[in-house]
Amino acid sequence: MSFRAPKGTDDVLPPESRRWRELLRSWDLLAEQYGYAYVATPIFEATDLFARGVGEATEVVEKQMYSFRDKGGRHLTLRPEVTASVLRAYIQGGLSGEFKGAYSGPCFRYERPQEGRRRQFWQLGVEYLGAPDAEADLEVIELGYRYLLDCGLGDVVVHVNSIGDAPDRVAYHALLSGWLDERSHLLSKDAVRRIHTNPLRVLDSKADREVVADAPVPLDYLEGETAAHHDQLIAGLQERGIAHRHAPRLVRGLDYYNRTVFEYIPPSYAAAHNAVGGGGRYDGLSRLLGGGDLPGVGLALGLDRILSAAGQSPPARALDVFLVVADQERRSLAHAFARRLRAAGVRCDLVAGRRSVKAQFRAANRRDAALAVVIGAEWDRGMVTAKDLSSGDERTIPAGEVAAWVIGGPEGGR
RNA sequence: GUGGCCGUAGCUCAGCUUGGUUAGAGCGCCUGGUUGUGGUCCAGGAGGUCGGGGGUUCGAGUCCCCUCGGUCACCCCA
Repeated sequence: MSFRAPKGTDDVLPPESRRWRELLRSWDLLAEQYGYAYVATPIFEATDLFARGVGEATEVVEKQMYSFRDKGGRHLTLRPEVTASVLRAYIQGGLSGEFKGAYSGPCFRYERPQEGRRRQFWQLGVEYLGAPDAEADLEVIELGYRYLLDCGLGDVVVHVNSIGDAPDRVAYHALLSGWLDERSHLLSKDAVRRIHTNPLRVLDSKADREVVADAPVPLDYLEGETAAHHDQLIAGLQERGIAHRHAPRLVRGLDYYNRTVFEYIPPSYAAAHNAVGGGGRYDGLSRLLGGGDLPGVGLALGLDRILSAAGQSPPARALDVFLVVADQERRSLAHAFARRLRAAGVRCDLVAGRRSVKAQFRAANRRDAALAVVIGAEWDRGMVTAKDLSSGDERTIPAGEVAAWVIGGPEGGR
């Protein structure tokens, strides 16, 4: 074996690739229904964008970025997430006011791969910019929730929390740091290191779960308006029938969040990293990146995780028609017929080169075609023989009726 | 970055404990049985430097060391 895909990367091959495409398509559709416009940003950006946006002290920036210098000496990084890029694009493009953007594409993090954690992974996301209201948070959460339900994750629960605003946090951080300091002898090495750089992160560390179980929690220190925002959010979730749970120690690892943070947890997904998506509000990010004041909320979903949590749904047929060429002198005829069917919207294929009829039927079966259509002597009378590959039902019909049969079933041509 | 488990055919694995001549199975693939019929059945066939390197030995898939890869968990995130 000479070449393998790089560590932590996957090929998406049929038949799984069909489901993959379906999920991407329904994501595009759903985002459009909610009024989000498609956004594409570069897959690499200035390293500083992520260092500033995501946060210097985060795990992602500290040790998970694919960074390199290009031939011009620029410091670039394969995007580990896309929110910072969308903000950057908004600012750079001189956009103003409300903006709703949706994206999908690969992201990259250098980590030890395991179930649900790959070095290249596919994120679907939306960013709702310019909307400070809790209603925007709700819309974003609802959109992701709807999508996951559509994907077949019927039992997802949205874990929600509020980590407060910057002003609340100054006071709360001091309080939390102090509380943690007193117990530093009980904490893991990583936790101790974070007491002063990023104390919030300690709250959702698995290693320190027992110690931190009765630590002061951000929610108890919210100021009036921030608390109201959160109350409105919870009431809205209730009203919209979104299964949710309050998660007081949920904080998330990206520094730009404030107020609302959330994760989608499907209980059926047994992997260690059991969130299939998450997000939150990031009202301060725009300023951090050199833009004006601009509130925002967003979410990101892990396509690969959704796929493994949802399992494979019964796949639809891959092809409508597979042409079987009985007489080799009719090959070019068959190709012309294939072109006609395709133009009529029929998914149609045939083998390249001369193969026995038997081999062509085997191919039809393997390619998961619904119908095998034989091009042979009957073609001279304008007829073809069509065989339904699941029932074995076979009949000779006018060539012109094949497309109608595919679309309307055996009687569709009548 | 830390730790556990695993590397034999395209895939899933047996063989390794107790070293012995030509390395096996199932599935998949190709061909034929049916010179125009698949999916079932039968027959045949192709496909392996036993992950790589070194060592021990008369002899290594099997024992030892190193290395690379895979996987799971920690950590962290989608």
